[in-house]
Amino acid sequence: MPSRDARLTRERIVEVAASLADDQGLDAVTLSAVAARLCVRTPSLYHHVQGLAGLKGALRVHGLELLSEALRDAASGRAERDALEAVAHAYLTFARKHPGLYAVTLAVAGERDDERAHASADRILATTFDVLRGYGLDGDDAVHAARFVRSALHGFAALESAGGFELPADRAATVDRMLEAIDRGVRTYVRHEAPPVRAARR
Amino acid sequence: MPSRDARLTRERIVEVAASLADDQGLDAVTLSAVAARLCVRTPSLYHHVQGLAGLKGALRVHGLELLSEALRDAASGRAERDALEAVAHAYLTFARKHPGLYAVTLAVAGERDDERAHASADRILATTFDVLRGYGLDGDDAVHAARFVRSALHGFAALESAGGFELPADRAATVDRMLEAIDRGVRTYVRHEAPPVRAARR
DNA sequence: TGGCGCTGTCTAAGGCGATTAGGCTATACC
DNA sequence: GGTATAGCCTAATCGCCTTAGACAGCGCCA
Repeated sequence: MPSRDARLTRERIVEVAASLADDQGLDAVTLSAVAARLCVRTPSLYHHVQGLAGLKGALRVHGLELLSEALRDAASGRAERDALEAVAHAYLTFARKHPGLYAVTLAVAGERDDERAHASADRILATTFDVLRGYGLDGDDAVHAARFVRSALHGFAALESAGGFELPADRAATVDRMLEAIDRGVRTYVRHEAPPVRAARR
Repeated sequence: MPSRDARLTRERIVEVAASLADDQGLDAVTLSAVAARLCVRTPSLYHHVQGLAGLKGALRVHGLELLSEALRDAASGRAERDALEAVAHAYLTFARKHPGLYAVTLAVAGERDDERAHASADRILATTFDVLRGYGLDGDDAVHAARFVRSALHGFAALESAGGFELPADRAATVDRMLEAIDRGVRTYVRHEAPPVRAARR
């Protein structure tokens, strides 16, 4: 839906790029395609965005801001399993509604890491730690637990998005039971003074 | 390391593409680059591979075969937590040693899904189910558990590869404790006749 | 033994996307 | 009213993918 009258803006460019990414995949985000949707010639974008890399970077920032806000909102006012479930559902919902934006969020942070991106990433981490604090976790325990939770959520989102999970089992049930398992798992992280002594295996 | 004398072969092409993917990332896998490494002109590749898409597909098959074999070897002769840990370590080791191959493994399966790819994917699933059977899981319970395990492993591998986990906490410890949590979590999947009755929350 | 065809490489050429250089217009400001 | 500047444009280059078609070496068959 190209609109030709409104002036070209960095915000409009990012917006178009985001919808393109979500509708047709991150690889469909091309300067040509974005320019076409804005009824503009490709080189015109260079006055607002630093090439394709710059656009992807802006997209990453945008995605991280949306995601971090969604997670913070989900966590606010809840605790423990309640908070865990709310955050997890918010996370998965975001990944489903914005597959392109979500994908670009994890793409390698370019050299010149935007500080806004860093701030959002920190906010996501902070929200995670808030939730884990409800479980009585802090310090290294919280870091390990956060990695575990994030791994499970990202893994699920990525596999689902990639078309894994072909077997005819209810995906919502998978999520419910995974959250049950994560909830229990996280509880085992509390006060784990020293890592369990297991002989280095391999 | 270009070698000019040996004849061009589909195998050699895939081999070069694989090392390129692992060394410089999946995006570095370009017909030009592969051809250059083989001291050959780009169009010559078309007699062995169906364009870039075909090469990526072949790469995917290759990766899936390596991964499925590694997992099967790791699982053989072990059971329960022992098997879980061996398979998990094999999975993460593969992802670390072959980041490009691992990444292409999850890329969207092209239209014409190669049956060799399907066979390998089935073998991975079978290995996973073998491990879970040691926990007394089958049917939907096993499917849900398999998705959980795979999500956690893939998520960890992907986040690690993307440069997440910046905090200075030992990653090996993260894996150990995650496996502990997964082990406990998986045990809760046994004989889960009906999903836990939880009011639809959101 | 000599020709024929197949296989596999090459050159030539077209297309698309990114990027840079530089021109042109309209608006805003003096 | 004149000028500077912002912002869009055209023109042109480069790299990569892809297709078409020329050409050479090899084996096979008569």
